[in-house]
Amino acid sequence: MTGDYAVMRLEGKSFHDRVIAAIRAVPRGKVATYGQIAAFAGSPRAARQVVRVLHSSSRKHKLPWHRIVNSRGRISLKPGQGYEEQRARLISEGIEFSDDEGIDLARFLWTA
DNA sequence: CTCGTGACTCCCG
DNA sequence: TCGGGAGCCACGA
Repeated sequence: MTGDYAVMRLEGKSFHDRVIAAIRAVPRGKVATYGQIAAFAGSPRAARQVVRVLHSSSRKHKLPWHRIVNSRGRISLKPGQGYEEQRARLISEGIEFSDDEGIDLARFLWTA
């Protein structure tokens, strides 16, 4: 594709597809919140559905699932359930964590 | 059609 | 600061 992550036409596509597109649009070194992805997909309050999409398609679509964090800039996964891996992946992309505040959204939150 | 299921979020106390 | 509770919504069974 000529573009990069681009001009996806969300019309006619399902919520599921839009979520996929939104997640793929998050660049390296940036993170997005579940609510943000949901909003981008057309349903501001469907953050929980984003989780479902992640579960069902993250691997299949090779999505940067690790760039999705909760609204407070923290990893929602529990230790031993993926928390470690997600944190490692984010750090490798240059995202910084502070022990008590998690990720500084003011600096790393993705903004379309 | 009804129900269960969440890697969520917001609001209170 | 932290925890509990209720709201919310797409989707498969």
